[in-house]
Formats: sequence, C-alpha cells, structure tokens
Amino acid sequence: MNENNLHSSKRKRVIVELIKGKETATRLQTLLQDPVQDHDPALVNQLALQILRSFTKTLSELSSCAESTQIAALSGESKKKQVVKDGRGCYKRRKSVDSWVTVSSTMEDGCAWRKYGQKVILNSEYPRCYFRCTHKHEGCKALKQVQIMKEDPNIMYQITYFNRHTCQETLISTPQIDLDPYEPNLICFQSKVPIISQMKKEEDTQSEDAKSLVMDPWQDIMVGSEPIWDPRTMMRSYGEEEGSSLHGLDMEVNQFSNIDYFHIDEIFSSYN
DNA sequence: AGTATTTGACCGCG
DNA sequence: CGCGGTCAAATACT
Repeated sequence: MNENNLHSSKRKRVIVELIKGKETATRLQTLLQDPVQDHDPALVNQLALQILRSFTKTLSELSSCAESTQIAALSGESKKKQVVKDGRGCYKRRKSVDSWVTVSSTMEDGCAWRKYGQKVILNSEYPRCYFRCTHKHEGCKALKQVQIMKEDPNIMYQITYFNRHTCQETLISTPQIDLDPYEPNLICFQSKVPIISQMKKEEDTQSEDAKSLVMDPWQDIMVGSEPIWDPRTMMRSYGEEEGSSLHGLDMEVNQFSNIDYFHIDEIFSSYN
C-alpha cells in the first residue's frame, strides 16, 4: 500500500468514526428531546460513552500518522529527547511517542488529570501547563500539555496529548449526563463531581446572555464554585461557598464538540 | 489525614 | 547558557 492509499484509508476511517459520533450525538439529542422525563440513564450513558469513544478513536487515528509534523508545527517541539536516563529532568519523550494536538475551547476532556508543572514559554503570553493522568500509579503514561492560544478573541486551548491511557480511566470517568432543568438542550459531562446546574439567569452577574454562556464552556466554569481555572494565570481559584459545580464539558448537543475542526482539516492537509 | 496544586529547583538538550 | 520538561517540597483544599 503506498502512502496515498494509506492516508486515504486513514482518512476514511476518521470520517467514518466522526460520522458515527455525530449519529450517536443525534440519537442522544433525540432521546433527550423526548418529553418523557425518565430517560434510561444507562442508555444515555452508553450513548455519551460512544460519542467520547468516537472522538478518542478519531484522535488516535490522526495521531498515528500526522503527529510528527503537527507537533512540530503547532507546539514547537519534537526535535529533542532521544536519551532515556534516570533522574530529574530526564527526557523520555521521542518523536515516535503517541501524541496528537487538539484545539478546544475547554481543557476538559472527560479524563482525570493531575497538574505537575507550569512553565512560562518564551514569546507566549500564557504559561504552559503540564498534566499527567491521575492514574499514573497504575502505570498510565498519558500526559497532556495545555497552552492558551492568544490569537483567538475567544479563549482557545491548544492541547497536546502524549501517550494513550493505559489505565481504566475511561471506564472510571464514564460521563454521567444530567439534563439541565433550565437549559434542556444542555448536557453536562462530568467525571466525578455531582452537578447542580448553575445556568440560572438570575445568578448571572455578567452581561452576557444565557446563550453566550452556553456557547462558551469557559463561562460555564466561571459561574460555579468548583475550583476553576483562571485563563490568565492558568491556576485554580476557588469561588464562594454556596452554589455548586459545573464542569467545563458542558455544551449544546447541537454544537456537540469543542474540538476545532479547522485544526483537523490542517491535519488532513498534511496528508496531501 | 489524604489528595491536589503551586512553584522554584533541577536537568538535558541545542 | 537559555529553554522547556519534570520533580518534589510546601501549600491549599476537601
């Protein structure tokens, strides 16, 4: 199989997976729009999980062939680290490492991450944050780097993932979905913390209307009292005692993903 | 008390 | 020697 055919088949698989994800999302939307109130939570969970799986498979598929050029182009890395030694600061990452880049309006991805570092990056307005899988003790080597891209008027995160999860992460953090009583089209993905919606308009002290809050998951986070990420400092801050949590993966079903498809187009273009 | 985050130090590479 | 990735003690939070 020559390279073009390889890329073509990969592209097909990616598209098939995206279509599958979209169809599942549509199914979920249809289900949630059903006036019947007591949706089967297991089915809702299953659909949500399938959607997340589609994204994961898509990203993994893309990562396996476009990673090197994309990482190099987008994160300014990739040229170093062949040496594997013990000790602090050792560089274990290689070009061949399983890695991929996404651009998203939220850093949330349904996985549990633990922050282990933050660095000011030269010529970057915002620091870069380093996360590893919470289940590192299980041997999971998944890492991610989060960097705010300053070009966009809306905050966009460039997230670089390294290594796939080898832990039971996706099972543990199976998204549970609650219908928002105030925004029936809004579903709330969460990993652990119970959600009580904060989308009530009367609690919105900012000038944006409810629609913009829905459109921008970051705004969603800002409303709750969960520890939240200040996009400027890239650090946690804690809100008032009352209120409740709302995770950043909230989105309208119609705008089902925060993944930046333009970026995926970029990845595709690297095949040609 | 246990867990997560912050932050300055440390380290290898170019 | 500067940069970026990681470590780990101190700190914060639950």
